[in-house]
Amino acid sequence: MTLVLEEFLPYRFNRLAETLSKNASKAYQSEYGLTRPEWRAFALLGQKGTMTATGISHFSTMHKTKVSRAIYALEQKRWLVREVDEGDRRMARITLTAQGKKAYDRLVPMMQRMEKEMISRLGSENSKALFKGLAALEALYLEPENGK
Amino acid sequence: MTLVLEEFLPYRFNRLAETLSKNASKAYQSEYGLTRPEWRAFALLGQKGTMTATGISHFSTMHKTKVSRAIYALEQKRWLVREVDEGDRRMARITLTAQGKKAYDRLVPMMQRMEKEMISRLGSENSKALFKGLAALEALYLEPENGK
DNA sequence: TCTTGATAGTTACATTTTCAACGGTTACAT
DNA sequence: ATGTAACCGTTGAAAATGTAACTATCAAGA
Repeated sequence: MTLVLEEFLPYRFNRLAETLSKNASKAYQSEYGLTRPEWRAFALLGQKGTMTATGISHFSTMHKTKVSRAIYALEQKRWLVREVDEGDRRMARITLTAQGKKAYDRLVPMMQRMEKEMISRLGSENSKALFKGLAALEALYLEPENGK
Repeated sequence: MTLVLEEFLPYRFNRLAETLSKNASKAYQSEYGLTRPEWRAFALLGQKGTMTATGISHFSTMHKTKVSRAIYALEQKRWLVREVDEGDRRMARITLTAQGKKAYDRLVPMMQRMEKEMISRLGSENSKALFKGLAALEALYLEPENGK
């Protein structure tokens, strides 16, 4: 009995995830020097507005230490500010600065173009199948609150 | 203009890849103490028989240093042996030992059961769509020799 | 008030991964 | 032969990640 690695689903996902991410990272990596965790936290802040570190951690499925370090780096870049919540002083409300928003508005269209390009290269039938399959997997394996 | 992270394809792939891998690793992790790179190299050796480190690196899409260390760990476990190729003494031919093969024969069925279980939970229509989408993506983004 | 336990977030430490350089070998042109 | 470049695989150091412990704050009950 032999297992064919290139047909093994977890491996296929890892390989594709790595390839797609590497491809996507070109923009935020070279233009803005962001790491992947930084990009994720940043994208989430741009999408949702003010958040706490725990919120970012939850929605981005990154460990809180990773988030903590990403936030620190973005703060050094002056792309976000934190403000201790006076109602509960354990947490801080994190918001993009004007400078951060400007970068977001420049970066996001690039990322979206890239994604559109990829999907169009796939063709509508294949991409439809892909989305269907991904959605089904996510429904099975991801906590329901994620991505909501 | 705002990007919705949970709909962004590279992010979705990373999240799912992470989840599936974590799930799959339970078997080789807890039972045999293998890391992910070790599992990959091991699976490939079981599948293809004798290989060189470069070959493993190529087919597993892992960096050669990762492969080098994985091989070292598996050698310590006495699951494989190396033999310098006398035709080209730069490379070594790597082969599973009897003990390694035995572990392979015990581990692989567990992994396959796990994968089957996952696919059956998806349902035949969804999994069909998923495979179609994955195959299309792989055709676009992976070097043609990979996985052949 | 005082204790206990939970939560938000950071920090220290260990492990893993990446990057650059290296040693040894082969290929090939001069 | 000799020099040069390429290749296989390993190693050391730097960077990123994960794990566990920690600080500070809050919540709830005795």
